[in-house]
Amino acid sequence: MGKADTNPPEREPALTPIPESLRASARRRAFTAGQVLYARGEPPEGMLCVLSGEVRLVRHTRAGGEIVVQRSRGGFVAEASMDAPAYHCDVVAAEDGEMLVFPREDFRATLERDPAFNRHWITRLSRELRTQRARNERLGLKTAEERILHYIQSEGENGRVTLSQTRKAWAAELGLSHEALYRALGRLRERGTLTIDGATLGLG
Amino acid sequence: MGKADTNPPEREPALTPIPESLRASARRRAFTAGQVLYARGEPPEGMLCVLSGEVRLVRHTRAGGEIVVQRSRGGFVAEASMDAPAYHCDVVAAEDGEMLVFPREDFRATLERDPAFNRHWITRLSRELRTQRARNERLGLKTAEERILHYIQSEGENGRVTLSQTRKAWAAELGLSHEALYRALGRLRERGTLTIDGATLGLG
DNA sequence: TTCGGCGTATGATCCGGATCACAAGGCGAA
DNA sequence: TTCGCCTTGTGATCCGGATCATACGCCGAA
Repeated sequence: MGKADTNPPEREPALTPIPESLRASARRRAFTAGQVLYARGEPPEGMLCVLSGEVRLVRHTRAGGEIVVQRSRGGFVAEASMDAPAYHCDVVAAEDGEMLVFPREDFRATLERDPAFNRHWITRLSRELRTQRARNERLGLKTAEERILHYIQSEGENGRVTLSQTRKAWAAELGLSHEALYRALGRLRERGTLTIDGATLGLG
Repeated sequence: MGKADTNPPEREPALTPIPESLRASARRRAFTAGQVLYARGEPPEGMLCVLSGEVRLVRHTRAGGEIVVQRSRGGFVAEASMDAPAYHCDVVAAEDGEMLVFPREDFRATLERDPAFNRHWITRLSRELRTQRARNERLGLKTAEERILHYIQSEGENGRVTLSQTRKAWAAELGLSHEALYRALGRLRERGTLTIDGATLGLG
């Protein structure tokens, strides 16, 4: 026994505002690509923080299509589940990795007890809310080119983004087929509106 | 002077969890349809709670199009602005009405001091986050009919919704032209999937 | 090394929604 | 009452994206 590294200090930046006491109560859970971690309708057992790999919130259409509602390659997922009696989406691993599961009650209690942590959490929720609203705005745009440019402006820095996902996955996030995305990228590049260097896209 | 009704008790349910002390520091502000209350980029002067009329968060496309990011006919708007240095959208009145403006610092201080209020606020942010995610999911659907049905399922109760806005505005919220909406409604009604009674829509 | 699966990429076709045009009804202002 | 504006509603056309098909390159498994 004596697993010396049961709880090694984590590198995940989202964890820094979390007090030591709460961090100690977290359970570590490994997952493999494709695994359904929690199904829609299940009561959330805790707050989830991704350490490595990729986790997604997904919903399914009757037609068999899959809609990615949130995607995390590090940091908390499904923050809103803290106040929900049940998951409103499936929580699925898109890539092998590990996460921490913070028991809901401990999390809530710490939120009450620790004002600094409380502030951080509200800030995090607010930021996530803004991100989602930006995404809504983007999905309201009608053409592929507009969505691409909007993405670069709202998710990037000074007109440049480096994608952390495949183009196919990005297309899904933009609400496009991958074909439409490739073609729009081609047009933008050809027209000189966009410069493409591997996973990095820049305006102008 | 002696304006007897400077601060009459409000009927807005979103206000009930707000402590008396904070409520007292709120300023009342009337607005008229079309008025731009705050422009994108301005620093938020406070948290906004709509008492009557309608307020929207909107963004504009180069093409002159308008995208409604949030819409409130009562309750808080732009909750995420509390932690933002500037508005990320325009705040526009869509209908004559009134709102309360809570000074940011007072609001923040009350959040720190009053645990019950703090819980309510976190719950509110979480709920709004879920709403936005549901909306994202909806906008990811490709056909008008799917979006309509999804709306009824996610915004309604037991398969029925009563719209609080014009169909034209609803079409915009669904990311559709009003023509496409009317036609899809017609098809669904004709097929028997949907029953339409004025502003109330029901499945089956 | 070979093979299968997946991401990348492009072409052809189809379809649904955007757009333009137009008309009827409601409603507030003059 | 009349006028003008907006919502509601329908028809015709156009266009962009979805879909289907196909091919190439990469990579991990066998």
